[in-house]
Amino acid sequence: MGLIMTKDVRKIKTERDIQQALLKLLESKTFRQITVADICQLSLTSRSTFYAHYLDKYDLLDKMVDGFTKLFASRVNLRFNQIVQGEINELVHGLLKDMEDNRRAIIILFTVHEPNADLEANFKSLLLQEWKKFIKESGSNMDVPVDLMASMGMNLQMTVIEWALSHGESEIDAVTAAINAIRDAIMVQIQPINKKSDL
Amino acid sequence: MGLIMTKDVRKIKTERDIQQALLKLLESKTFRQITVADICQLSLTSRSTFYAHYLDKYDLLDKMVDGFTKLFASRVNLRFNQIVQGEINELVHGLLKDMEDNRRAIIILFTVHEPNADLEANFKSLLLQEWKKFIKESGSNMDVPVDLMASMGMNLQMTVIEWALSHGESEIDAVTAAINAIRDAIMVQIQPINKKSDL
DNA sequence: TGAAAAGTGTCCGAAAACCAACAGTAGTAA
DNA sequence: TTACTACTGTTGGTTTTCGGACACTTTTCA
Repeated sequence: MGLIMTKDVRKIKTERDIQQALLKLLESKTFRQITVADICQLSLTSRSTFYAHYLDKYDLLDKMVDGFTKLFASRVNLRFNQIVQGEINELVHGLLKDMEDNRRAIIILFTVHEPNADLEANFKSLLLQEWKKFIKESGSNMDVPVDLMASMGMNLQMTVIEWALSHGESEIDAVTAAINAIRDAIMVQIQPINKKSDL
Repeated sequence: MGLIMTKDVRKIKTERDIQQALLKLLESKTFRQITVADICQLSLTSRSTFYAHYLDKYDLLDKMVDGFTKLFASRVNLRFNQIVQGEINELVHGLLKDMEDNRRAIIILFTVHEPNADLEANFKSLLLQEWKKFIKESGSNMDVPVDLMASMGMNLQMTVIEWALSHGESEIDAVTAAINAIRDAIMVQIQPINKKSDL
């Protein structure tokens, strides 16, 4: 297959326009209420072109969610280590850099929950996996269920991420202390018994 | 020829993209520094397509300036009467409504001064004409030159317009008094001698 | 000054997008 | 039920855009 499979610019533009249109429409309608015709009208593309790119509106949503999921997945490990080590500033900074131009898109897609296209659920699932792995590796003699603590950690991290995406980097200082306090509380539960006595 | 000569959507999109690209580039470069290649790169259009729409970058600028000039010209008379009668709020409100989506574009184009494409100069010229006509019609026995007073009036009005375009409607109240005071001072000079005694 | 680099404007075959029309499928209201 | 309206996917002929090459001019800088 082609090593360099460059897409025609027209395809890129068309897909960009269609995706932007969907996001725009999601600001005022639910995904179910949006029709292919709506998307085409707003993006100034013909319906035949739409169907040349996507099977239907669900396929469009799938591909968008997949794209952001892959982008996030490629860095979960890094982001995870950052929250575990209390590097909240680095976490937020790196996250916002990765998502730079896509913040708005991700925030909007977080509100859509379709069976096979749920960005928020995908993010949570990826994080949960990391937390489970981490807990199993580090904590040997745990007195609380792994699933519970993984869920706690995941939700803390997810909250930080969603807050960062909608508020940006400027207000970070105001919340790092609170986040770290909660993080510590979670970490104590996860550490093996013998390490607890260190505190 | 076709009575209804509807343009292909692709043409509309291409021209929109090219024009947006030029405006964007004007935020960081002068018009002279901008190349056709720059515009094409930013707008994701091929150079051959650019030349299918415009003769060169000057033609592009001309067409944009012409468009806004025509839009403004279709209302000068109305806007003129508004300032003469001291209806500053109506002037600003109507102006902003007409220019709604084009404020940014107009503000940017006001900074470009090319021999055959100077939006600011066009606006001024249209206003000056109105003021001259007005003064000649109303004032019979003037003791100051028509050109001077027309220029004064035009500059006052132009200042209001530029201020409104960049500041919007919200801050209007803070300046109407000042504008009206200056307007009155100009109007007094324009009125025939016998009317001056009314004050 | 002279050679390299960057920009201009034009051309053409191939690819993509357009439009309009089509049959088919809900959902809705008389 | 029927008839109406709105939306879905698909098709084929037409128009536009693309990409890359071309000859040419202008700018850069060693």
